[in-house]
Amino acid sequence: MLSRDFYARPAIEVARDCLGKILVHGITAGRIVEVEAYLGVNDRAAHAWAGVTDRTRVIFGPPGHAYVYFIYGMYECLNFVAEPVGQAGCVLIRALEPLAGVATMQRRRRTAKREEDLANGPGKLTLALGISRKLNGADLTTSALQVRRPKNEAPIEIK
DNA sequence: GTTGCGATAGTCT
DNA sequence: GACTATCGCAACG
Repeated sequence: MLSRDFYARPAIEVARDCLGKILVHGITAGRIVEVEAYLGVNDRAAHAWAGVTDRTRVIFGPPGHAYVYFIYGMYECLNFVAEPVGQAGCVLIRALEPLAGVATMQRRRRTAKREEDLANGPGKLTLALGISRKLNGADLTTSALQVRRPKNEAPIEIK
């Protein structure tokens, strides 16, 4: 399991290093293959740009926690909080390659026929892994939601 | 393969 | 009251 130090760095670095890592929740798991860094109060596209609000509070909190938000009235998106306490910055997890619990993912994602389509989008992967806003603020270093280093971490090509 | 659209509700101005 | 870090489906090429 990745330590808190991993997350206590600039969001852009955390994002890059998350690629290839394994996201685990219960019996389901997948390889992180697409991410997006949000750079905090100076990033117009980031929620944190609005400052500390009820919603954005966890982005300004300690690193290594989950920021899960509701979007478009239907979907939920998972982010990892980066940067030291007091600084905003997070990494949106955009896509996973299913590795474990595929049957469970298929049950949660009735519409996806191909395995490749189970978690190839931010709203899809939260459904496939059973991640909801109940996990907002969850500590990635102590809870059922974890990020692990693969056994044999081979060099990867980043596009 | 791409384009266009409707569903749906929380958040901020 | 406008906007949105999305998805699935239908229509088309």
